Amino acid sequence: MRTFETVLAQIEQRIAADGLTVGDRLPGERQLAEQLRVSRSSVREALRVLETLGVVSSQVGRGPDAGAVLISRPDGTLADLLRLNLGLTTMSAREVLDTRLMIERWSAARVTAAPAAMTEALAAMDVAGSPEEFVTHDIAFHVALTDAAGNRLLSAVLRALRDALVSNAVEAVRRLGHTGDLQADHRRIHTAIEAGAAEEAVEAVTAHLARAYPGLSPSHNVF
Amino acid sequence: MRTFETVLAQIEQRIAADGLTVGDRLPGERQLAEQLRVSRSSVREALRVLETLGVVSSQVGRGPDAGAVLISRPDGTLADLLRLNLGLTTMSAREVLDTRLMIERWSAARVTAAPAAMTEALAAMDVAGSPEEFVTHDIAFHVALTDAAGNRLLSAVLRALRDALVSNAVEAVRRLGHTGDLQADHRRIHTAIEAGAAEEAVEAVTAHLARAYPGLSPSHNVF
DNA sequence: GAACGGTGTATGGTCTGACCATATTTGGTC
DNA sequence: GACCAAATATGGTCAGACCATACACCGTTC
Repeated sequence: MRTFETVLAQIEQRIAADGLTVGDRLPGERQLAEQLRVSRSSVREALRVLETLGVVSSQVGRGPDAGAVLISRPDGTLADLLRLNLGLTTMSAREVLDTRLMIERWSAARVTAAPAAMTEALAAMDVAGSPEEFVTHDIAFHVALTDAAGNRLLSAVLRALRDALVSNAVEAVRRLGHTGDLQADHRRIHTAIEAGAAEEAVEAVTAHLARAYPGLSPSHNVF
Repeated sequence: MRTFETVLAQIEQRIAADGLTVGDRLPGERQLAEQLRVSRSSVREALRVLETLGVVSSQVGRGPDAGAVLISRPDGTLADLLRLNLGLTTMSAREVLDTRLMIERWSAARVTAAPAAMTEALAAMDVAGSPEEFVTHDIAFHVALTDAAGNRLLSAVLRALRDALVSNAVEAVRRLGHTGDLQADHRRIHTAIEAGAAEEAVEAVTAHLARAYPGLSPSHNVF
């Protein structure tokens, strides 16, 4: 784990332990670095992440408002989702699968023409020279499908799950021993969408995810 | 504007200008710093932001996969992405409603006993002395339902939408002029869940959200 | 020629120490 | 008491160094 990630965790814990609320101020960068026994660079990288997550806002100067000010409690916000990009949260395969089924079935039912990114990813998987390369385009394929459905929030959620998608895809390729079945699934999804066959597209997505998450597949109908 | 922010803008422009796609690699930190005439620290802070946004992933080592690898095109500008992550103010009612329907219908279909928090919220709404108080417990009711379904990721998404839920609920109460219809919906949902009537619970949730988001309600079936 | 193994090297990760810009605090002056 | 200037604390930035890692390269061996 990189240093700034441990700093992130410590700051988070500190916020919870000290009961800091919106408007409160974090210790200065130098003080934080000394307390956590890390360099100021690492503290700054952590603060940049927190800033990106909308948790703190940095102010220069000297007054009581200077420093990293808490502008949002780190719990219960989109921060939870974005933190997934950094691998700070562990999600079960069950949770990831259910969420993917929900988002990707919904997307497949609504997208009526395959976006260019999806078609390109399909072709790239055909000529992938390694499992890693295949998986990269695999994820791109699914993200492109979701993006095409036009709900930015759902797209953001799927992107936030990227690490979980990658590790599962790598595991699936290793287990299957080849990528043929997965690619056949992709082609079926692509064809159905191009044909405007919503119901078939949804079924294809469902079958594909069932193959990618064996042992977990349930009926996913919500009436 | 801070240096790392200009670096962000330059990287964003470079991705667009060079037509970089998923899997492509950005120049190394040292090279980037030299090209942009900034320190490596500033480049690193920018990369940390991009990583948090899920745009790049850093890999150590020496191979062609080392360095900052593009894992997602920043569709739209980075500023848009940041805004999306911070405020959700750009989120349309349509996107929020679709996401809520997805999550809450799914939850309603799976929860077979109303959790205490849900029952308490229902009672609290009955005795609420102001629209604000009503809305607070209203949100708690929906969050409790989702929490009971046991998928932390979906719970996080709904919580992330909290601000949007509040503003919509306030608007709904103002428009209706009373809270009776909304509360009747809540009671119907609660009763169905207590009775283990999954199908009825899903239908009740759907009807409730249709009332809360008038003019937007579609059929939401995904086969 | 192919397979193996050690070394070189480029990369991200981290640290140190310094200086700058800014804004408040402090304290002296009128 | 009001005002102004110096001291100071803070974030922002930079330069340079070293480490760990993982591929690239090249010689050795079979």
